Amino acid sequence: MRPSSKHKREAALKAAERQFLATGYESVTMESIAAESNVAKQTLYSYFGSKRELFLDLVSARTMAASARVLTDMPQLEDDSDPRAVLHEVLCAQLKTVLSPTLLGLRRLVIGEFTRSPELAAALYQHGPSKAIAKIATMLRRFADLGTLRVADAERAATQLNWLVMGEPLNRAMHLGDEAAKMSDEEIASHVAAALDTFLDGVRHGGREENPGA
Amino acid sequence: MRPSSKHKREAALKAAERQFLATGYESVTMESIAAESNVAKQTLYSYFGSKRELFLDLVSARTMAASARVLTDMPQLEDDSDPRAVLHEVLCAQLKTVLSPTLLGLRRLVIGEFTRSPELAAALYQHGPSKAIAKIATMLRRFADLGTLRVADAERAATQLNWLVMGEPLNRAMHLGDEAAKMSDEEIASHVAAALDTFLDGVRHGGREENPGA
DNA sequence: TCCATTCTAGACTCGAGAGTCTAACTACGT
DNA sequence: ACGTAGTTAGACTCTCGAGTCTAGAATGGA
Repeated sequence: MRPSSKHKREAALKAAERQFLATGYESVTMESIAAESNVAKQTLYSYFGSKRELFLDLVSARTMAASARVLTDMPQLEDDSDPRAVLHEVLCAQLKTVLSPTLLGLRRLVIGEFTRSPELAAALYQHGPSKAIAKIATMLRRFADLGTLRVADAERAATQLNWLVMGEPLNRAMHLGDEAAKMSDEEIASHVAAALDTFLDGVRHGGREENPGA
Repeated sequence: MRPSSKHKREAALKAAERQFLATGYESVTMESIAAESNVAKQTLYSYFGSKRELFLDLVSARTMAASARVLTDMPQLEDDSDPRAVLHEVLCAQLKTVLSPTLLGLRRLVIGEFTRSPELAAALYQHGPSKAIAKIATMLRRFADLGTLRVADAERAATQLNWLVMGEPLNRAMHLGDEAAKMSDEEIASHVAAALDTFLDGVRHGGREENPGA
């Protein structure tokens, strides 16, 4: 029964994902995963060996998948590219990814399991924030080379910009729930725009706020 | 035995705190709390009723305590107060508080328990980030009134500044552990200084980076 | 068709931990 | 000193879930 095995395995992982993300590691039982996925408990054990291994497999897989979504396509920067416009587009996409229920659940999960499996949290950090920041840093370096921006330390600036954008929505989501943190495309766009106003111009000179001439 | 009861209760809470923060809700047992605190299991039940109640009591108490540490003493702002200096001092203090192992553990705990007790996470959010941001917002409004800074939306600006400062260290701590996130007073000071450089001047004009004249 | 592999239901063992009970002990107020 | 309320050790019950076992059913390849 080779062909069906693939499907079984998928079904098991899908059910496990839903349950782990929804209610955390401890409250999920192998019985409930078996029930939801229509895979016999015994088969789960033959696939994954133990509950812990199933969990680790799953989280690693999802972490990698999330990583892939962020890293895709670095936009090519021309000499006349507008830093604001380019950064805006990239940051909106990243914020949208970060706020997906799957990633938010994954984050809560690995943070909650930190004492048991610190590797998981570290992996999510490497494949999430780290990569996102690296991507921004590369872009900032390009803009600095082109003379469009003045950036002495691209890594640091990218880190700042990243958290300027992600900090509030992400922590809001962690503490208040996915629903409370849901943002429409328009909200995301204006949130990112506000962050870029501050990042590019700061508040000492007023920047491009609601009241430009004040 | 009234007088000793207070001490017993304290001891129980102290042991419970240490264990919960170190290893999470599930892996702590009433037995282990009893053992560490030298309080009989039966006495724990007479004090708190159940493991869950003990946990909720504890987390609520610690959340309030943390809240108190942030809210203290709003510095009085004179007409000639330097925004950078004032903000620097306040933000350093806040960052230091946020990075204390107790608060980091508490954060992991309530995020991990989010699906079981969302009120806890919400409470920590209200008493932590929310209050810190409100305090900064008040200060920014004052500076705006004094004409020292141009801030159209103080709430938003305060939120941005908060996460510009806290975002990276906090998320680093969540994912890589207390040790990895430990910062000396000097590191905190220069981290905050860099954030203020960006916040006040932005990167379009270069700000006060390592290489001011570049 | 027949065989081997894989999957299945469900009964089972086993350990762990929450919460209870009992009977004795201790500290304190009077 | 005495009595009472609070405390204690530790045995006990109960529930629950991880992981195993068995005997049989489905499946696909030859």
